[in-house]
Parts: sequence; structure tokens; C-alpha cells
Amino acid sequence: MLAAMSTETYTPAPQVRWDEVRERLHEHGLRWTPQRRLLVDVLAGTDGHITGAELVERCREQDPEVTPSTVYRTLDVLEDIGLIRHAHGLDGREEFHVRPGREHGHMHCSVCHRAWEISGDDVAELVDDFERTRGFRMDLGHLSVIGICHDCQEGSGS
Amino acid sequence: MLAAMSTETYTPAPQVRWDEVRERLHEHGLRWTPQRRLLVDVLAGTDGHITGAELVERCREQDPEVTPSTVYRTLDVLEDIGLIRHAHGLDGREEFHVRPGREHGHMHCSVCHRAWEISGDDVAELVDDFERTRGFRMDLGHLSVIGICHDCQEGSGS
DNA sequence: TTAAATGCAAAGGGTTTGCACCGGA
DNA sequence: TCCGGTGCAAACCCTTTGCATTTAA
Repeated sequence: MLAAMSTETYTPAPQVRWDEVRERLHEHGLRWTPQRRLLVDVLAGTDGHITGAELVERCREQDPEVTPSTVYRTLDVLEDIGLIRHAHGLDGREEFHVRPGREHGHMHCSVCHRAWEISGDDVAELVDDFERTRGFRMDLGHLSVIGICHDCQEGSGS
Repeated sequence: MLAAMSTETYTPAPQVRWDEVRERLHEHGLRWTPQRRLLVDVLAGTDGHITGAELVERCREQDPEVTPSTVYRTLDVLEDIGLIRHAHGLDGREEFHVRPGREHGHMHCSVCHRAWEISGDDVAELVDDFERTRGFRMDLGHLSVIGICHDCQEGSGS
């Protein structure tokens, strides 16, 4: 989804290059295993956010052998080396997402439970304001805004 | 509940009048029990946010008889009748807070884990912007901003 | 009286950990 | 070879639920 973000040849792939995850791991003295490959594949096929439990499930669909512990441990590793990030969803469960080229926050509708991304531009003033007036450095990747989306206000109910 | 926001004597008690919780319950056909009184007392002694588990703990300190189920069930009831509200903290656990006269969001420091309130004024522009440009009606009570506070940036560590 | 509320204990869901074995580099 | 990874199973933590009993109104 979404192609080039600039006119330059820069970043033909806005996403992490998953083929390179292996190298990233190696750089850190970590290993490339079939289980990690599987998780990385699943993550690559995810554009939004996904909970740990869902990741476990999807991995197990493809290979019932993988265990939750492996998935969670690998998620930790991937987060450590900066490939993914996590925040907490509406229900408080961990939600992971592939680290985007640009950090972004999330906007959740409490009615339909859909979620959208919030870019740095969307909240630039706010970030700036918090930094200036409170010395607080916001972590955009953890910004979570909850409310009711346009559609749900119209339908009023469902 | 909450009396005069009228004149110039700025609401000496911005909090819910806990003595009246009983009436609120009765209005709903619900009962006032010693356990509920205890929880309400604990809540009254809380100014910020507190997790369910902590509430259970504090209640049990005062009366080891109370059980988690009672606490959680009462929290549900109190939230139903609008006296408290809950959101999710940094670690994804439920955090309750006494419903303030004014809705507010929270600002968490990911280093020291302290939290501050965000008033509607602090984010008025943002709220307005989301409403205008996306038709998204933000729920201030669920706004959660995470980052690093001033102190922690200085100390850099602790 | 009578439905709401409680305590208990057990289940539940997601996540983490200890440990012995396995296997990538 | 060697240390990182894995599966397994059990532990964990917070929260919820079923059920018989208690109790507020």
C-alpha cells in the first residue's frame, strides 16, 4: 500500500525490507531460524496493527509447531532491533505494528473499532507544544486517540 | 452531585460527592454495602489513576475480607452509573480514575512512569482539528499521550 | 420478602519463564 | 563447537464467572 513517498530514488520500499531482517539479526549476533522467518512473513503481510495473540494464531495456521513463547520472544527481539513497535489497543492488549518509515500514532473508533494512523504532521503542533511548555517529549509511536469516527456518528448506532 | 459551579467561589469540591454515591446507587435500584463503601472510600482517596489490581490491594489492606470479584464488580457498577471511568495504562492494564468535573486525558512518562493530566484546553486545537478535518470526535477521557518527561530527559537515566 | 451483592474457588486469556534439547553459524 | 533458539508445560497476572449464601431494602 502506498508507493513512493518522494521523487528521489530514496526508499523504494517504505517498509522494512524483510529480506534484510536476517542481516539485521546477524549484525546483532542473533540467528535466523525458520520460526523467525515465519513470523517475519506474517508481519510482512500485515499492514496495520495486530495483537500478539493474533500473531501467534496466524503463525500456527501456517505451522502448528510454533509455540507462543517463540512468537513472543521473537517479537521482543524484533522490537529490540527496531523492526517493529508495540502499543496498547482499546482493550489494553498489546498491539504490534511493522515500524513504518515514519513514526505514527493511532486513532481508534470506539464504536466500529476501526483504526487509522496519525502522522507526525497531524499532531505537529501538539508535539511541539508539549515539548515547549512542559518539556515533555511525546512518543508519537505510542500516541493513541480514541473517539467516534465520522461514519459511526452518522449511523449513530451501529 | 457537585454543587455550585455557579459563582466565583471556585468549586471547593471539584470531586464527586462520595456521600452521595449511595443515593446514586439507590436511584438505580442498586444497594449500598460495606464493601462498596470501602471501595468508594479508597477511590475518594485517590487523585490520579489507579489500576484495578491496586484498588483490590488497597481495599484488602483495610479489610482483608473483600474479594477481587467484589471490587471488580463494583467498579463496573460505578462506571455504569458514571462515577468513574477507565482507560488503559502504559502496560495495558486497566486504569480507573474518579470522573473529574472536566474530562481529561493522560500524559505518561515511559521512564519514571509518572502520569499527569491533560486538560481539554491543552488539546483544544487538536480536538477541533480532528473534528473538522476527519469528522472524528475525540474522547478526551481516553486520550493517552506517552513520552519522556522533562525530568527524565535531564537525568537521562533513572 | 426477594433480588442484589458477596465470598469462594475455579476458570479464563494473554503473556512469560524454567529447563532440557536442538540447531544455526 | 557453542551459544542462541526452540518446544513444552507450567507459572503468572489480572480479571471474570458460577454458584450457594448472605444481606440491604
